[in-house]
Amino acid sequence: MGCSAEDLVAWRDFPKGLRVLLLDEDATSAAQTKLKLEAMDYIVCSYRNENEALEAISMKAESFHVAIVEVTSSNSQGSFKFIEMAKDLPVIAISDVRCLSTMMKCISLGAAEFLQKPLSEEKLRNIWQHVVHKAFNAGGNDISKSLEPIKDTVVSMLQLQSNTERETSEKDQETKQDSSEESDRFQAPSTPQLVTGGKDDEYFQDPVTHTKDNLDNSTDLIEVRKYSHSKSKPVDITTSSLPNLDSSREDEMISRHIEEEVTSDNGSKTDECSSIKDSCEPSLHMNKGGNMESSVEEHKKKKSFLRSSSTSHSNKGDRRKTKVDWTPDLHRRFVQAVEQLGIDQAIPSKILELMKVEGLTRHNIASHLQKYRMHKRHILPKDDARWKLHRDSIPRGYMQKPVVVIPPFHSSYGLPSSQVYPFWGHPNYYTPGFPSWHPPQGNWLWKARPGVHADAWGCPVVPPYSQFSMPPQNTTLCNGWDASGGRNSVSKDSCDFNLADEVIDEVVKEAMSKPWLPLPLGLKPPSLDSVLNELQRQGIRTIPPIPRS
DNA sequence: GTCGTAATAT
DNA sequence: AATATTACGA
Repeated sequence: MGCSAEDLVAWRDFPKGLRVLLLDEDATSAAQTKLKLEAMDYIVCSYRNENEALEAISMKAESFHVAIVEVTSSNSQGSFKFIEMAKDLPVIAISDVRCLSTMMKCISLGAAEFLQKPLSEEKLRNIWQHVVHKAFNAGGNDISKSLEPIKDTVVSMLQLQSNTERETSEKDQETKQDSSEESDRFQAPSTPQLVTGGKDDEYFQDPVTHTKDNLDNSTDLIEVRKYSHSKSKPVDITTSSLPNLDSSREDEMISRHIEEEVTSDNGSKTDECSSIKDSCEPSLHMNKGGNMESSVEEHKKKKSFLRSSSTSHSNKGDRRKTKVDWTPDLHRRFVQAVEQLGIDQAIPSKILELMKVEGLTRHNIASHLQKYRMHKRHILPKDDARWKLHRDSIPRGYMQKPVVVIPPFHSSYGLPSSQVYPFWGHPNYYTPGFPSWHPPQGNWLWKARPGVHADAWGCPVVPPYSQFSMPPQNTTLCNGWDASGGRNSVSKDSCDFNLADEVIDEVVKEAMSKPWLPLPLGLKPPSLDSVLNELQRQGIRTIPPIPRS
């Protein structure tokens, strides 16, 4: 039980999936904002002018929960117009402009908030509050359709919360003891950053991470979900509010502080440099502040790997069970690490290091790895043996050859390449933005997250038209698990490490020099991810359609 | 101690 | 359903 309460929650991952209308004339800044929003699993539709945007909300009012409008000196009229017209939606103005009267204008026209750029993650993350606010304070009018579910959700959550509290007090002590080991760990006050604070396994230091995009070692990375039983391990989820608590603790906020948060929070003084910057930086008027954001942006990426709904910071007392949300991004990192290490060295501890994701534990990885391997095994029975085979008998360093696969037969036999890589012909169908080592804009989240066609494992799903032409046993192709070897070239990605290197090279060479031929047995076409990854690595961001033959 | 696996718990 | 946890052998 306990699930009954959960069932009440209509929108379980709220505010994930929040639909955001973005109005921004400037393509670059729009793209930046969009990426940031999408990093939070918000769904973004962007428009370049107010008329399009207005049309959009009039046509399908229920498609949006909140609107974000970029206000610049040049387009302010349009922005104002939109703000004024879009009464049904909470509208948030964002701007580089630091001009009190502009702000006032926006607010007086009905904007819920005026956010100064650069936008920190927190600023954006919290926009849902306006949605909730609107949903509950629609000024007498009927709230718009899109906000109804929000209202329901909030109500459910509040209800759930109160249930939780009740149960908590009941079971409290009994369970405090049950996991003695655990309580030891979690109570350790000295673990400043990790949710689960175990020193034995967890990964703290990570000098690399810190040098690179540091700034935030203390922020939460892991999504903490409440298990039904976690109610019994209370430890002051609520009292734990820390001095420097940022307001991203959605769990609590939603359940407890809605009113206060909504009214007080706004940009929610993040501990981030952004707000400081904001206040220090003398007004650079009208300056689409693209670049300055990038550093901030940079260091934020990490944070969004693991959804951080709550539990920011140490949370000494927080013993709520943590569950890692293996988002496609996170999984991608995982896979990348695994492939980089190679089968033989892909062990939890090393993967953990490579992934450089704070808050992840070896256990998390081990668990995921277990699943990952099972998945692979299932899909590639022939590969099976390899995982077990002489893992230790192979000298470290041999590997290199990343995962590969020998499908029962080559899936693409006789098929034109456009069918092997269906998406190539349909660039619009699936357009992942990719992580890369030199992200063009410091951004690299999956653009298409919400719309990605993927199975539960993040496996890209082939578009229908190619599916019918491929035998169902061909699972290899839609296997996202081996995908995105990042740094590996396509060719490397596609060879079997069991074969002699020379043979491999030869075969690969052959295959590459004659792309029109079916791949030799033993080679599988590169995975979608690795191909896209590689393309992007080479600076190719958009994939031109392939002329069908 | 880690790692891999299976079973089991949440 | 997805993760975590646990137990056990290597």
